[in-house]
Amino acid sequence: MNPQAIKVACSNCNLRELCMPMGLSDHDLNRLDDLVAVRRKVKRGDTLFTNGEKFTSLYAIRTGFFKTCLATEDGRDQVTGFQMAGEIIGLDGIVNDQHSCDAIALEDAEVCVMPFDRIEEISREVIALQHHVHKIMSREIVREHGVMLLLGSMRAEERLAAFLLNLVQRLNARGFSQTELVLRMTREEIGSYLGLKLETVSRTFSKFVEDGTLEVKQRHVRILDTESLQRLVNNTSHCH
Amino acid sequence: MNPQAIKVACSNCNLRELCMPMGLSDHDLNRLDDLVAVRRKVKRGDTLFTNGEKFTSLYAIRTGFFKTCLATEDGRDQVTGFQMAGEIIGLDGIVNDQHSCDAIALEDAEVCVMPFDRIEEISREVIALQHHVHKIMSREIVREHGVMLLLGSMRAEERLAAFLLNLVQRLNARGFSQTELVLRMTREEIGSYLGLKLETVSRTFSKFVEDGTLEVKQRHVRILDTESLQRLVNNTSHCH
DNA sequence: CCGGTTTGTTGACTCAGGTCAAACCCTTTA
DNA sequence: TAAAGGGTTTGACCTGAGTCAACAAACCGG
Repeated sequence: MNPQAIKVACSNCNLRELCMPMGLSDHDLNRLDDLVAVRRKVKRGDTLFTNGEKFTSLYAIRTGFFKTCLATEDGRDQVTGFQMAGEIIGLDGIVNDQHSCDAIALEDAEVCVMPFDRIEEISREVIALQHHVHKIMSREIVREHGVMLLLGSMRAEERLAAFLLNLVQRLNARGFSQTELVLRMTREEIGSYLGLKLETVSRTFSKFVEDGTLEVKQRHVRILDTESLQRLVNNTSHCH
Repeated sequence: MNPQAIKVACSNCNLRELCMPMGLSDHDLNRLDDLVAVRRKVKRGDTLFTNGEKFTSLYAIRTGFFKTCLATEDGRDQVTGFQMAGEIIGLDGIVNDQHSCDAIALEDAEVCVMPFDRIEEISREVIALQHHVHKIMSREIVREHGVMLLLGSMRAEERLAAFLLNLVQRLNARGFSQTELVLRMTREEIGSYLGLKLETVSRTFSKFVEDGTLEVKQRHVRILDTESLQRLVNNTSHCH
């Protein structure tokens, strides 16, 4: 809704080690500079795209934080993921030429708009890009497998532990602390993602604080005992 | 392990309306005949590929029925999907050049082995194939969103209803009955997929029988009241 | 046809997480 | 400074699904 006519170039983007250009040679990288049509700013709370909207582009997140969620008419609501800088959003739209979920900014954000027909065009010529696109989609499939494992077989504590470890790991790859993070989402959104009610999320945070595993002040979380979270996820005590 | 040296051709495969060639023109279709290197038979209970195995190919299921599952060292186990004729399996392997789950035949099966480098090569030239590959991957992502919704927000009855409706719908697309099906998997496998214990699956089947929604004799299921299943999934009574 | 194994059903009991309700905290706006 | 309104925490209670156990039915190889 708010396209900015700035000239943008992947080749000197500070996210190029994480984002679309990852692993491309300098030569191929220059080809990518035609990829991003435009950048777009999205205010906190606004949607980048919504369920049913025509699919035209993938989006690379430059700054900010998104959630994607599935809302059915009958009132079910499921957060299917949280996305941060350098991640690609919109893959759900390819199959039916329309988006099948909503993407909502959890803080003011800016994305690079990459028209999908251009992606396809360039990736016919730049093998590394073709390969990269396939990997991005495959990565999303594998990520979702992990979420299915979480939702299908973990208890509340294990789910929250897995969630926090995943977040810090991704934040760490972006140069942030391994042990400290600010949650961009509400307890309810965490709960929706993890298949729990917000009260359970809150209680589980409290339990981790009691155990000395976390320090929590509102959305500010400090991990005191990563090992302990890891042990929960790896289910070391799964005995009998 | 058991490659058959039959000459195979997508262009006259009876699954071409469902499988890889879907929507391709006759001309493009001929290009696909180089795609399938070989066919491979997989006996019931055997694996098509396993977690950690090097990724080389995608597989199109010609006959038979598979499950894919994630098994972690610590004893967790999650069925991530059930696949039938015409469906493509192995997408999880692309991202890290190795498979990240096991694919196990639930009945004697035959698959078309499609070396992935050849898929990439041909799809650089055949735009319709490139597009189709993207759609297949996107479809898998969207399917998994649906499973996340199921696992994250449905109760046992709703999950089983959604599962059965999904199965008959896919079987129907292959020319089978809308109302009758033979389950290829155990209650435990259904439970794993749905995030339930096998006893709960069994009890829920029994409840549906009591309600007059289903007839169940072992793995043979007849749906007497599709509407009722639909209503459960659509959550018509989700009130307040 | 038999004995063993795998799969499925059912019952009794338990408990993790859901529900409902109250209170609190922090931010925003007037 | 106060009032309003999200968002969060905590308590008390409830329930749907898990657990454990016994048994029945189907399947399988010899």
